[in-house]
Order: sequence, then C-alpha cells, then structure tokens
Amino acid sequence: MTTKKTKKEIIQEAAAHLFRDKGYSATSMRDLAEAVNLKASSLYNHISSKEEILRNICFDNAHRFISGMEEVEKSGADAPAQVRALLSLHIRTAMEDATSVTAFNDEWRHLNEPYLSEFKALRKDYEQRFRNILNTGMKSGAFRQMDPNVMLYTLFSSVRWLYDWFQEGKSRSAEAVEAEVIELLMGGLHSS
Amino acid sequence: MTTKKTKKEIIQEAAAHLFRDKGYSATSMRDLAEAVNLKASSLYNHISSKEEILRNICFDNAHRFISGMEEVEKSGADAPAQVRALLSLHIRTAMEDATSVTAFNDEWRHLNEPYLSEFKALRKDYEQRFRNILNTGMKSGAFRQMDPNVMLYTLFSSVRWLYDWFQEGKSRSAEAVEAEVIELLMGGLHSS
DNA sequence: ACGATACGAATGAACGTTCGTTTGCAAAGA
DNA sequence: TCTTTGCAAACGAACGTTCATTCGTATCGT
Repeated sequence: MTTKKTKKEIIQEAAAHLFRDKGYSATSMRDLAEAVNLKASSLYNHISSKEEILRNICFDNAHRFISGMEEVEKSGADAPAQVRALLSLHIRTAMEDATSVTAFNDEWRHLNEPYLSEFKALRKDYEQRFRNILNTGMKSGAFRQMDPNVMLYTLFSSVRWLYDWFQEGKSRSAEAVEAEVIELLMGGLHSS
Repeated sequence: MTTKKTKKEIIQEAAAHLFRDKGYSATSMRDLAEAVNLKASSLYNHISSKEEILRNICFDNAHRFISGMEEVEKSGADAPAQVRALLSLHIRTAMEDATSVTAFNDEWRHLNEPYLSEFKALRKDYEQRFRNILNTGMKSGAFRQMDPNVMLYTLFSSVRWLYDWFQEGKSRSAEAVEAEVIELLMGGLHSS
C-alpha cells in the first residue's frame, strides 16, 4: 500500500535507530552501512554526509511538531483542551516514531552551523507558542498559577521516557498509556 | 576552607562538564586536557582511562540516589511524603550538581561490560523501590489508580529538564522551583 | 648540611586504530 | 547508451593510549 521506500529513506530510518541506541557520535558510517547491507562508501550514492542524515531527522521532526502546533492553534479550543491535544501529539509521536524522535531530542546538538542556529530558532518558536497557551490557561483560572517556564519544561520532559520505553514494543496499548499520562499530568498524582 | 581538590577531582569535574555539553563520545581526551590546562598524555598520570572517568561519574551518582532512597525508606513516612522527599532529592541534585547528573543520566550507555550490567542492576533496583512506594500509595487510596510504570517513568523524566536548564545559573531560586514542580506533579496542571 | 635517591607531574612523539569521506571502476537497469 | 548503484582501495585527520624522558621537590643516609 504505502509507496515503496527509497534507499535513502531506508538509510535514514536505520540511522535514526542507531543514533537512538548508540548516539550520533558513537555511530560510524560503517555501522550504518552494515545495518542496511551496504559498504560505507556506497552510502554516499544516496546521502551526501553523515550530518545530512541528522539534519533531515531533526528538521523533519521539528516541522512535524510545528504543524501540530498550527492545527491546535487553529482549533480555537480552550487552553486545557489545547494542552491535552499537544500532549497527545507528543505521546503519539513518541510511540509511532520513537527512534526518529529520540534522535531529534538528544542529538540535535551535533548539528553544524548554520543549521544548529536554525534548529534552535524553530525550537524556541515552538516553546514560545506552547508557553502562550499555558499563560492563557493561567489567566483564565483553568491552570494553577506558577512560573510558565517551570510548567512548560516539566510537561515537555515528562513524556520523554516514552521514547526510550517504546523501543521494545511494550505490551500496553498506546491509547491506554496516552490516556493515563494525560490524566496524570492534568490531575496530578493525588487521587480524587 | 573545603579541603583542596585533587587534580583527579578537577579532571572529573571538567569531564562531567564536557560530557554534558558535547556527550561522552564527542569529547576527546585532548578536549579534556585543554579544559584543565594539560596535554592529553598528562591526564594519564591521574586517571587510567577515559571510561574510568565516566564510570566514576555514573556510580557516584547511582550511590547518591540509592542512599537517598534508603533514608526515605527508613523515615516511615506515608507514600505521598516519601514521593515528595524523593522528588525533592531529584530536583535538588539536579540543581546542585547538574553537570555530573546529566552525564549520569545520558552517557551511562557508553560504559563497557561488566560495568554496564552492574550499573543497570543498580538502576533497576532503585526503580523497583520507587515503584513499591507508588504501589503502596495506590493501595492506600492516596494516589490515583494507574499503571505504576507509567507513573514511575513520568515522574522520573518530568524533572529531567532541570539538568539542562540549570547550566546557565538561572535566576529563580532553587527552593521556589522545587516547590512549584512538586506541587505541579502532586496536584496536576488544573487549578484548585 | 650534604649528595643520593625516589617520586609525582608534565611533556612531545609516536603507536595502532578508527573515523568520515573520496576516487576509480565495474555491473546493472533504463 | 547513459544513469544509477555498489565496492575495493585509499585518503588525511582524529582518536585513546603508551612510552621515554624531564623537571621539581620531597625524603633519606651520612
């Protein structure tokens, strides 16, 4: 059904997997070649450099999250619903494309300039738009009053474990985990 | 008046800083030497290998967290108080020794056997004891009912951003941030 | 007080290995 | 035929580490 994957896409996916497991720096082009049944030199028929692979991973995911943010902003929902939608986006993405997102989260610092600055700008933009939603929710009284940065980064990182966790195709259904995480974050550890 | 730091300690601290900024694999012994005003070869008068440095960082922090866990267990407090104490431990450690803890969190996978297995066992032990506390709290009705693993890992990773955040010596006081994070996690995003 | 001895600390040079990447050429597919 | 794909070989650079040596400063026997 899905259109056949190009060799470049196969290489990108294998690279994302290796970058997640061993890190960008500790992954050699010979490692990557072996993972796709090629020799290292052959890789360069499909990609132009090791960093290009990382670049694609980072910016593809950045755009994915920014697209999600745009949809949420257009929805016109209230702040709690918008936060729920964004948490859902983070959690679903973590489960559906864990390898790619992990590389995106942890390895972007190995980008070279000018891409490093470009990436940081995208990230900053996303964070600012998320912070706006949190501020709106605090102003309306829907959210507790607190430092919006503390709230923002706590939410961000609270779903980070999913990227590591779902590499082994865990038993729990994605929907159940998503629901539990969102309720935990919205309602807190305490019961009732 | 603190006793003078040995050169080995100076090297360890500089290494933790570099590992945090660039990652273990991307940090060369020549980078590290430059950071402590030595040549690469001179480092080996004080340490025996690059991995030994990482090993010390990882196991020192592992023991620090396990010691904290033992104190909490001995306290005999109820589950919510124990979780609060452990969150406080994570948050305070993140703020007081951010560089070392980041290396501990992100770079342990570069340990060689048998240390890798030993480290994983320590980590597993700590997680199991944390999970026991969460289960107790759920049984007593103090915590909401949910998958203890989802709860555990969400709590763990929700404080991860602090390690990255506090590298720039941020303005907020540590106590204020700690209080806000704990209330957010215990009570949730929603107000009241 | 004295020279002899030991030792911690630092160094430049070099080791073998691995790194990312380039080149030249052969085989395959269009 | 012309483009795409693959590979062996090789490249310079960087890697972690070892080595012989040096320098300064303690400690020692006398």
